[in-house]
Amino acid sequence: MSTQTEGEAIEATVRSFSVLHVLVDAPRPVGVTEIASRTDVTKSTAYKHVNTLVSLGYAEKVESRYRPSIRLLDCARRLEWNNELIRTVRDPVDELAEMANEVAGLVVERDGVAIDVYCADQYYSGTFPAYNTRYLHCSAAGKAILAELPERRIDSILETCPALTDHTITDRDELSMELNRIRERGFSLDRQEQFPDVNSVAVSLRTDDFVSAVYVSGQADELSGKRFEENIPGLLLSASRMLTSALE
Amino acid sequence: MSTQTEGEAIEATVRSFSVLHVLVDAPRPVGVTEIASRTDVTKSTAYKHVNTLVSLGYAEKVESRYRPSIRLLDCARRLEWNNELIRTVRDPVDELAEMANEVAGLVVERDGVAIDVYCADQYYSGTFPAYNTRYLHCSAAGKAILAELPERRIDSILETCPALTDHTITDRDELSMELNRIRERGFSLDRQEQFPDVNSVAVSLRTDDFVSAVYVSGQADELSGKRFEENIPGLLLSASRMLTSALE
DNA sequence: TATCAGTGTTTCCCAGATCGAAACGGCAGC
DNA sequence: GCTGCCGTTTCGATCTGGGAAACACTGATA
Repeated sequence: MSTQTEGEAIEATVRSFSVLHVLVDAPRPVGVTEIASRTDVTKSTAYKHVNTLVSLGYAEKVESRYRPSIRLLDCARRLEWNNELIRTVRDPVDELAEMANEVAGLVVERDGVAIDVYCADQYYSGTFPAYNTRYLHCSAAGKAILAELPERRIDSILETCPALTDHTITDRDELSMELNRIRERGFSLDRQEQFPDVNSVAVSLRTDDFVSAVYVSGQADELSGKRFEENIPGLLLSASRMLTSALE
Repeated sequence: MSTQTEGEAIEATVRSFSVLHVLVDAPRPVGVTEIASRTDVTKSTAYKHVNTLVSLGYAEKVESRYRPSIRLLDCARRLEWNNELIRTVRDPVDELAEMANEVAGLVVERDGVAIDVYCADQYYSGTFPAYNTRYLHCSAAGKAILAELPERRIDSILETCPALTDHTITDRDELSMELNRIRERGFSLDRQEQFPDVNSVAVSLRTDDFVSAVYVSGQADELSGKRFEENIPGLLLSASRMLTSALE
């Protein structure tokens, strides 16, 4: 979980959020001991933090274990509705997903990873994990974004390039060539570089304040051939034009 | 924002979350002074807390003002995908929305308000605020849930019954009669009690661990007559049976 | 049934993090 | 240039949050 410890952050808050992250990422309720070991504090400290989260309504206690509360969703959804970016992007991305008959989304770069601003998952096939951290070096959307960034930022982001599959590009030079290809043809392809059996296509958006990208993801056997390399990229390019003008 | 200050919560954490709430609910970036006044701390304290949120990635600084970051969404979405309840409920609620051709959702009660576990808003007309706090006394889903709770809890929840529209029921006795009607016929109607020109229908779900309700909401002129009082309730009743068995 | 190893919970005290007051610097508008 | 308001920074006293260790409970084991 990337966290720049710039200046002096309030430590108690940082710890509380670490605890929250543990709860959110755990598939089932977790106990105090596990929280403590994952966040590198003592049991008693973990106990106080998780109980603070409970009293705030962000966690729930169930049989002496703890899990995140959907109150967090409530908070996020209010943000969603107040956020102009998301509201602008929703309909065009939904449309894109429908035309492509696949999962489609729009991501922005934050702290060296790609975050979904919105993801239309009506056509989600359930075979790959959605809403995971998307590294920039091994996803179509990530590479499309990298291709827009200055070399210096690319280097600092790419200090680590974990290989998530056999196809992940981990060599810096090879990645540079890939980024050049992307810049030339205007779109980016991910051939099972992030998840096995999942391909993606993406196009970056250049707007004034930030870099973003639209993508389409699907199972590798369905998203292949001409559809993968021409039709879907075509859909994305026209979607990106529409989105770029909508975001002005 | 309801917050039980039970036991001893870590104050720094509580303050940080207050700041986050201010950011989330503000329609535009807010300054330190405003944050301070809304959270009842000094400027310097507010400054440190909001900067901690920035360093954690949950807030962004834009021209010396602060706004929440979509990183919060990322967190919430991971929760969404890890949460069994939401995963179970998604498809049936989507189906319900499609059959009703209206917004449909499922809420649970937390701290005396109804929170959306999932809301299928493909048919959202944009005329009423979505994802707002739903008071239990003036929404179809809220009343359906109230009708399931013991009298004591009802009383404590209903200490305040703000009138959101002219049609809001604010009298405790009248509400008791309304709850009896709901228990008899098995579903709950909201005739513009929460938002002007918005009607809703809801049915409660009885599962072992918690009380929840499914609802359908739409514009009052469209959601009316036999459709409002018979067809949609019929859809909801069958959806509730399906959901109840799916949640076992 | 007794033992034990593993939980979650509570208590306690002190180091040091957090808070607030006040000073600083920058900006906008009379 | 003056004034008022804002975000930022400094700094010291206070009191909170952290950790060690004891406690309570649970379930497994023999």
